[in-house]
Amino acid sequence: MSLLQTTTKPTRERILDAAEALFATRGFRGTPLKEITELADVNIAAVNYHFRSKDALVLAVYERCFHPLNEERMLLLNQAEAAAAGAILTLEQVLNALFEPMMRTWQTNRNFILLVGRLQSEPDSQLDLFIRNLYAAMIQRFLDAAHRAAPDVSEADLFFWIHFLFGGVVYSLINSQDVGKRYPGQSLSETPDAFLSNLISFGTAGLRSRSPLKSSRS
Amino acid sequence: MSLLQTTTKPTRERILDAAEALFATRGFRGTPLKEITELADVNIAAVNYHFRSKDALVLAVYERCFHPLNEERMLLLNQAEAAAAGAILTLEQVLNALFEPMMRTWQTNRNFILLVGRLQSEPDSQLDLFIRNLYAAMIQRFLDAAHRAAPDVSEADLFFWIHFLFGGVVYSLINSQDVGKRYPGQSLSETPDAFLSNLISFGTAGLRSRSPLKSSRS
DNA sequence: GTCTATAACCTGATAGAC
DNA sequence: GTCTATCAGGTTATAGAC
Repeated sequence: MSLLQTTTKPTRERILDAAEALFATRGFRGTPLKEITELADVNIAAVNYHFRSKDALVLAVYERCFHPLNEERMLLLNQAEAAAAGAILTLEQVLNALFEPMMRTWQTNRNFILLVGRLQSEPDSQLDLFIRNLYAAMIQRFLDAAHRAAPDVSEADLFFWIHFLFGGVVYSLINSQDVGKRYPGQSLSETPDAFLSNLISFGTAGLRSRSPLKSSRS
Repeated sequence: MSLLQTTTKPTRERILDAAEALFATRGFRGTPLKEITELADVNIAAVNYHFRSKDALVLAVYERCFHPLNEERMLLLNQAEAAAAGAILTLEQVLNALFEPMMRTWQTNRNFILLVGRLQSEPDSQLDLFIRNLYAAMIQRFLDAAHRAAPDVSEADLFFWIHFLFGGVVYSLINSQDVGKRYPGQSLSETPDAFLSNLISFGTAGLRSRSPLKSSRS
């Protein structure tokens, strides 16, 4: 085994892997610790040793999953701004930095999008607060960039708009297998690049059509 | 009590009311039967008598909630088509028939939208299949109308588009209290009429901007 | 139809040996 | 760090009296 990737991962990571997959497909309350430890091939007491409780494990799974994604989004936005050398980004560029990492992640790990869906389906005040904090800085960063790109739109409308698009993307990806079954080979979710470019033109055109913009100054 | 509305509802309905509220705020697995029967002020054994099991109760709650809504959507579409007297409906009219009943329901009962969110939780379950059947006829009906309204767009794209908008609406409504807290009085969710008209212009403009339409004939 | 009592089961957590 | 054994609590479902 030595240097090959068949080297056994540490217990803690194996638990996280198993929990991520099971939480995604069955939900938190729907998956007993027993199943997690069986899938991870570790002893049932290991969860309580490495994490403190099941709730803490849930938080750890989300943190491992979402923190890098948000970092990547902000990195992309920083890079775009640096490349623009002081010029204001377009709405298209802002949306790209927001959703490109998401679509890229989607190609290799479909669990994470199901975990997002779980946030809607299993409200847990502690988890909810945790996620909110995890997202706060990123959301504010993109809100500011979007506001510079579209100064005529109120921040409230931009906030709403970003969340609307986010909800649409999540829902579409979660239910993408339905589209795929119904229209084989024609699902946008199967071609992430096309999905992203459609999303960006869809989202920007939609925002520009809204009444607050119609009655904009200048 | 006699004729007043304080007349006690039948046990079966009281259970459905309590279950709807608790499922919405806590999820299925998150709410024990005990809490439902306590809120409904009925004996715990009544659930098993009136419904057969907890799973059957879940289905009953969804059926009572979504069936009338879908009927109303189709009724509105029928009426619009009748009023058009053979002419083809616009995309705007189709979207209005689809989302107007939803926004109207939202004003009086906010539980139902949370119940939609809960559906993301158990993808493979009996509930998922049940809901799919409940929606199938309605979705096909609107898909046909949308295809007549926008013959240049493929059915696969229209299917995707409708679901994307649906996801955006659900997400926005579920998280509407966030927008409300952050921007008091400015949340579109607080004014359902504005929400609906914005949604319709947003959705149609977005669809018309998409690449398949850009390269449309005529 | 409604209630009490209880069965049968599963859950997360921990103590303590190795 | 890992395991076995077990606890304490909560869950759905049902049998049987009223």
